[in-house]
Amino acid sequence: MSRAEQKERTRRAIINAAFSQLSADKSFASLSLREVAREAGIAPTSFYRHFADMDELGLTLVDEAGLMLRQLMRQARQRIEKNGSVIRTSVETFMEFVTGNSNVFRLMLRERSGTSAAFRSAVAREIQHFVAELAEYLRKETTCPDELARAQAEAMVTLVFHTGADALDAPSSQYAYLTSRTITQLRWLAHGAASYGRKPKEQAPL
Amino acid sequence: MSRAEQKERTRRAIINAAFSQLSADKSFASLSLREVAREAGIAPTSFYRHFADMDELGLTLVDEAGLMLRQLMRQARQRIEKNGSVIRTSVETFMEFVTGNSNVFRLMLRERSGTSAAFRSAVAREIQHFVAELAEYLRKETTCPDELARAQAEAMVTLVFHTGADALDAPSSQYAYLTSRTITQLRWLAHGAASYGRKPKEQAPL
DNA sequence: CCGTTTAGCTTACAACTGTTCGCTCATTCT
DNA sequence: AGAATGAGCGAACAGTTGTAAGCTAAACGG
Repeated sequence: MSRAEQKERTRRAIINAAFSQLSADKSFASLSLREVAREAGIAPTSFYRHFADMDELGLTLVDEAGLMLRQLMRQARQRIEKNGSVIRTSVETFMEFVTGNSNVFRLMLRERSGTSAAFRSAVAREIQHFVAELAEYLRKETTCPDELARAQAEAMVTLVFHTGADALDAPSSQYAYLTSRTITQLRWLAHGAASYGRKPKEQAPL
Repeated sequence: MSRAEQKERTRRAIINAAFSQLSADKSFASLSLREVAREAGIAPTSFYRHFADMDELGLTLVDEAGLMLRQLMRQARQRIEKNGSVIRTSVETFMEFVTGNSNVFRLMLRERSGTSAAFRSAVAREIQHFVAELAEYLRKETTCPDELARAQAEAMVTLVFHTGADALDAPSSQYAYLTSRTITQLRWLAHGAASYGRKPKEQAPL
């Protein structure tokens, strides 16, 4: 086996060990270099041959998580072409991701408000991809001006992301309810933005 | 000085020390009993005279944070009576709280998705107070059926809470923009929910 | 006024943490 | 073939952590 190949292999072992130790009770911040190294099957000191410190590993994890999310979106687009309902399909796809890769989702959810500014902005960047793609879609499909399309996309992503967070602690019997509630909320947003944009002076006294 | 009085005093010293050590780079999970005790001016072991462990202290902090939030809501209601615009006043009041008590807000934001189930549900409970009060208001002021009023309130609280989180990392020059964007989003929701509820069959093909 | 209670202290320990240093030894390069 | 590279290892170090045991002294209750 080539040297580079072997190096890549134990690098992956480290990454996998880290992912597998994440759970509801263990955040990335509470992982220890030694524990990760132990599960990866290497000596603690060998860790440094691959990452300068735990932060570098963490940023790698966030990157990989972002990659998974983008794959998810591609998959969602395929489903939309067959299914038709953009909102329903997107929400359902996302909820499947959250429940099927809960540790990955938890990583993003937590580090988004975590103690490292680098982590926070890394996660924020990944989420912005979501928002940007959705905003572009809204610009194409509706008559929204650019600025409003972005605000609308932002609200939608926020609601979906947040519902995913709720689903993590909810019994699986609640998934269907959470999904349909979110779909309703997104439709309100779409509906409200469309009609509100057309006649912006008819503000209800709310 | 009475014994009970003195005990309460150092108990507060511990709580204050813990709050003051929270920051953008330091979450509750990364506080140490010894550091807190040091800042409170007591020996590490004296900590146990007041709390069984750090978790108990943490739950106390979450409780106090929830109290501050409820005080905030009362204050917001007073403002609304003078000002008139419910949405604008609520959002502005909340944003002031976030920027003025960022450590308290950060505590809730983080523990909401933290590693302790007890913390998560404690924070969730505090947020539900928000949602319930807002839902009740919506039921009174609009023609929404109960279930929809709750879903609407939930969406609104989510959007406001999340924008607060964004504000924590944004330069203060962005506050005004974030505030007005959120106001727009909430108005969309209110508008959409109102008209969508009245004629639920006219679904846009979104 | 004397016995009880108890907040707070000092000392101590065992369990971890991240990181440095120097070594081995298989792969790679010349 | 011979030298250089570099992944991995073991031992060791200094630091921190939570927590247990036992003492002191001041406030309390009868």
